[in-house]
Amino acid sequence: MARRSDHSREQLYTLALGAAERIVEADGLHRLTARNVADAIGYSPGTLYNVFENLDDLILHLNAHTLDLLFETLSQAPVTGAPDRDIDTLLDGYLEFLLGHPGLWAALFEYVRPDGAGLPDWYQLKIARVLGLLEAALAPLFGKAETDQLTHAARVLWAGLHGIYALEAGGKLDVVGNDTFRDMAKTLTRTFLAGLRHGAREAGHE
Amino acid sequence: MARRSDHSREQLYTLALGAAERIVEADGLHRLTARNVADAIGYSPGTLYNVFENLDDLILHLNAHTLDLLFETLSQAPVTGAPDRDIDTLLDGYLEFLLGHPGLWAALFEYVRPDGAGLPDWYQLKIARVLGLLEAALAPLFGKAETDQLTHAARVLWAGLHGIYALEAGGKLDVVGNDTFRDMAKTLTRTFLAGLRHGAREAGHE
DNA sequence: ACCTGAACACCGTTCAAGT
DNA sequence: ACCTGAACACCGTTCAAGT
Repeated sequence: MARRSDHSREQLYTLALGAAERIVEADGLHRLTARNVADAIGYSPGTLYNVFENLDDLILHLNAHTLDLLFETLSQAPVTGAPDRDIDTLLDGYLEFLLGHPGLWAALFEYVRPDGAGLPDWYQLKIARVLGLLEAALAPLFGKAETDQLTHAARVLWAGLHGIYALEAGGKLDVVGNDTFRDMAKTLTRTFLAGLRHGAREAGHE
Repeated sequence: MARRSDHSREQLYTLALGAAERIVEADGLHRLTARNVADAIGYSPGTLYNVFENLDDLILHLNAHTLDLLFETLSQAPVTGAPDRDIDTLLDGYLEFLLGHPGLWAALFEYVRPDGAGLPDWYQLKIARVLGLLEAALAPLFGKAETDQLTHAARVLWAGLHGIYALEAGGKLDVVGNDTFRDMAKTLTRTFLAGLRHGAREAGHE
């Protein structure tokens, strides 16, 4: 039997991602299976393969959506031109988002691409968009001709924050207390900013 | 049929970990299956469950072994008392180790504990041992009464380095060039050290 | 006591068959 | 054209049966 067409392709896409989001947030990425998602939306597993290439593709779109949500949240923060203030604002938004969607956030980084397949361009753009916010906040610390150093610094800070989250969330630092992630993130940003101001960049100048 | 006893329990443990190491290094953690390991050592899957609690337990022991190897490598580096020099030495050793064992290193962080199960104490100790080397290198920057700030700083730096590796290895930064990981790691350590020296720690003083 | 291998309850993915 | 559900080739884990 077949041919229900209760939903359009777009509706199926939205339904599936919504169900995936709920499963990941409730039980983690390892419970996200094709059969689970199909069950949740009342279709057979095979139907998912009409909408997504495979399960990896579904996860990629789920993660892309998470990046969109983060960008929307962070882009509402005002930019004052004072790096310490602006970075602090971004950091607060980042922390709030990630603590509010722990499952989705974990999935974003837990997911490993099959083989050595890189991430597609449309996905890389979503990352670049978030990094752009960091760059805007750090920009006053750099000269106009130092855009390379600026993007470099933004990436290092972004990666560093992710590292703290990853180790903390994975219990891979024998950490006591609940606000340690926040503390470490603050230490990283504050120390990194102080370092950017003082002497660490001489090598970058001409 | 049964009762071969070709190997002792200890020999089985070593054989299994060795096979696991080869599989992970060659094909990645996702190819590490009980049947794969069993095949490689010429036993049935069931036998593994005499030696390890389950596959998670096997991976945990594999990762513990990786941490041991890293500690052995890094602890041979001389400590001069000059933080910039010593951190640089450690960083070089870290980079060399990780580029020499990319599969094992990826497995160390890719592996996510089931449920919210924390890591056992004997494993945490292996992490602490590595962190201790970082602390020793950073120690001259801190006063004798600032051991809390010292361990905090060492953890932040360790986590930050991991973040850079994780994003780079996962292709999650649209990075060009081959030595970018090294560049970013150098930027992080240099900037972080400069920040520790200048002003960023006022809040930590009494 | 140790090991086997069949069995159970799952996977991702494909595809002939149906409407 | 779209969807199904059975099928294929896998999983982790258990455990009665054998020596």
